[in-house]
Amino acid sequence: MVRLSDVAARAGVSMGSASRVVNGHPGVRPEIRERVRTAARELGYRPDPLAQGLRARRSRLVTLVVPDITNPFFAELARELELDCAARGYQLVLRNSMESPATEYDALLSALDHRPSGIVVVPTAGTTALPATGDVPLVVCDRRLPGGAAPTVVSDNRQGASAATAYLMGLGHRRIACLAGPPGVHAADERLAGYLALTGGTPEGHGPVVRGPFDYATGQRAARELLDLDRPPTAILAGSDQQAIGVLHACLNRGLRVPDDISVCGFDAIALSALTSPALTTVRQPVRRIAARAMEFLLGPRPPDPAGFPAPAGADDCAGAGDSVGARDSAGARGSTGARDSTGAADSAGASDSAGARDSTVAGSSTRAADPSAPHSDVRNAPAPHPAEPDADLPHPAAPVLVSLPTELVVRASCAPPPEGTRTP
Amino acid sequence: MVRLSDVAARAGVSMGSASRVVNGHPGVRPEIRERVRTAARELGYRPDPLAQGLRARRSRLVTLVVPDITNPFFAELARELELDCAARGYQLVLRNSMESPATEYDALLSALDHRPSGIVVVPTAGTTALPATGDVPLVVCDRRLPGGAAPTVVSDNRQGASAATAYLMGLGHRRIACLAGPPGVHAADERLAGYLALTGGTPEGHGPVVRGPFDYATGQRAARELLDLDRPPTAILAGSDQQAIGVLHACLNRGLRVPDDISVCGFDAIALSALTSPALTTVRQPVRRIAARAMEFLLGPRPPDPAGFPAPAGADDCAGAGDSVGARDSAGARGSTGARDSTGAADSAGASDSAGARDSTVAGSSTRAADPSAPHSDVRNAPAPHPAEPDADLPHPAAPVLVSLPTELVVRASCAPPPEGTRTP
DNA sequence: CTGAAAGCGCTAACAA
DNA sequence: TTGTTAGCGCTTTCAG
Repeated sequence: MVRLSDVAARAGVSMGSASRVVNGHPGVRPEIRERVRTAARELGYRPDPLAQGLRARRSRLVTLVVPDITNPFFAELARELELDCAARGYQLVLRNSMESPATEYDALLSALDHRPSGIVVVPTAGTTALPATGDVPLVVCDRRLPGGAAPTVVSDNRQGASAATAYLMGLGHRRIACLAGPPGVHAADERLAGYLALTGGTPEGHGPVVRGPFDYATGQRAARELLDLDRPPTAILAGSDQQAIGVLHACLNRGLRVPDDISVCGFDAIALSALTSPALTTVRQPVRRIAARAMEFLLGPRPPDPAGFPAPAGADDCAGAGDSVGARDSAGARGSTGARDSTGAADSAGASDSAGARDSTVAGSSTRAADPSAPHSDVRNAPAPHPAEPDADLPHPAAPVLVSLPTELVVRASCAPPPEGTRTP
Repeated sequence: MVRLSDVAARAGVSMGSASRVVNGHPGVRPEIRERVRTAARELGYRPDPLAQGLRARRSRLVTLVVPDITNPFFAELARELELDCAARGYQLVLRNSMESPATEYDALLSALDHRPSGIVVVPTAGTTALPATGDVPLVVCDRRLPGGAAPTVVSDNRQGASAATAYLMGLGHRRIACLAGPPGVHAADERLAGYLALTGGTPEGHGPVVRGPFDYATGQRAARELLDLDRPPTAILAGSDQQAIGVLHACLNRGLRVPDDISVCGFDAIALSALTSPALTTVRQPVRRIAARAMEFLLGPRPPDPAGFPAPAGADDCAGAGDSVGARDSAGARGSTGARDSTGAADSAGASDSAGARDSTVAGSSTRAADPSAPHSDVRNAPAPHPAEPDADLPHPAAPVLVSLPTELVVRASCAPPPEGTRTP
């Protein structure tokens, strides 16, 4: 193993200088800089993250806690987060809470032991509070905590469900059932709310509502239940694609044709949803952007790729252009104040949201300065971040950020107008 | 943050003693032991894994590199590995190679920087060699590397495919198509071999063979292709459940009934396979045991759960009792020699295999002593592992272990006898 | 602008 | 049996 001292020796300089060069600190004579770089290259020097971590009291780890990685939506989220981490030189630690608040809590605690650079958590249904993270930034994804106690990135579930409902109603459906996720899970509640918002005011009132876990089996069970009703619905709005696929199969098993006899709509737009038959009409969650936003929150804006690959165009979720948020956009208000890194983000409450963040690092917008030690960022022009304004030292003045990303209705083949004779009862 | 020195101070002992107690080293006066424990508890002491890692030149991390966590099979594998890690006090680092050998290589390199306790890798199709891991144990899972250059845990893909083929043939099928995974992926090749072994000798010869990625889309595409043949097959044996589901949908879309018109068989038994309609007949890979075996190889036998939960009965893959291996079982031959931890395992070549490993830690069977620093294992009776026999110092004398776990045919509803008139051409 | 030195928190020798 | 001490590899004052 080659240590920094080896590099320093070979370059004929002190460890201090070697370290400064390797970390791209300014104020090193170009000649020295060059010698160190050469030595490092020749020796194949790789800094030891453990030692760096011990010193910096921070490891280059980002911990993700999900209920169950086996859920395709979480798998996609994990993948995006991991890819983002990798691009930044971080590693993603994966933990499954198995929907158990206690397990989740333990996972968080032991994650904290490793002093990660950040934590992303998709809380269980039963989670009421998270352990104190000290100075480790944490962001809640996909679901929301009661009280919004932590910075959160979600998609606009209510809007998504409303869009789907509206679409179904536009098709002529009047008896739309809603299969919603488990009570207490914010995403589930929101989707239900989005559905109720449109159907509740209807002359017929809203259709039957069933709730249960976001899984396949629940979809099957619920569909059977719904189909056994006196006047079965002509459309079922599911709370997840997994549920929807369960519903689909249950309907098919009953000999119903989808969408001719009954329409089914999912939520999430997982990869599989495009490949069922019929392909599932569903609501796309912008997983990529959720992941990007979460990472951005934890680690600051993603540095431009060193090698200079001009961002592989073709992200699949660039549909909705601007993010929709229930708060003012305060992108500019941050950078210049050099907000300190603490669990809460920048300053006042509300969501900060710079649209099109993925395109590239927004020019003037400086970072959250969460972790100023970019890996090998020899290149970086790091202008020695100004120490934070004193006011940033307040004990996390309850400034929970909430970013709510717009979803997108993906119209495929599983929905159609209701069969004749069911339009009006 | 509370350090060991704090604990020591409070207990009125030296750091050395405190350390010894915390790490369960023998030879500490009970009274001291008690005082330290109390102090630690009262202070809520948690050792700093970074510092431990720096010292021990080993972090409590296990890195998993998979092609794509979005693949349900890998997600299941990841979950099992993670759960196992968690139970041992380790953390699982997740990396996606995206089927790119270069990405995989980088992932491995940066993983190595963190000095993980072990590495599990599911190699890409293009992987020919892995970087040297130094003294970090590495195990290949699910797929095999050409040349079997590394210790490997796989399921017996050939046997599984043969079982499925035999089943189909027994049903009366004579024109069985095989949709196999990508060439170069060992699991794919093996499954194909298992199929050919039975159909090749048949009077009709084997049916059409198509190859492609293990994904849904490939299933659809291939099915269409197969169905367009002059004499389409009466059964399709897919290389994965994802493919099979694609096949299923393609068939359904063509108006074919499954299994009445055509039979479809999958491979893997992912959760979803039970929930399609018809439910998929498939070959179960013992994911749990694969994961358990891999972890066991890396970290040694899993210590009995401290709290004493008597192992939540009901593992879903306890079907085949003994593992089938192409080598002698040398379980006893290991422990007593106190094999050193190096990339290669115990001693001579061949697979070592102690059946029923999950039941509990086999009594007398001592560990590989890979990482003698069990977490807080105050309890452990660690008999100061004898220094390895000198012969263990040989430069990894090409002793690749290969464990091949039996699969199990899961008969569900997607296969039936061929339609009348197709039995004999 | 560069070098020397002090630790980060912990464990393992080595002494006592 | 217990205490003392020397680092693990790195970054960062602090002098020069």
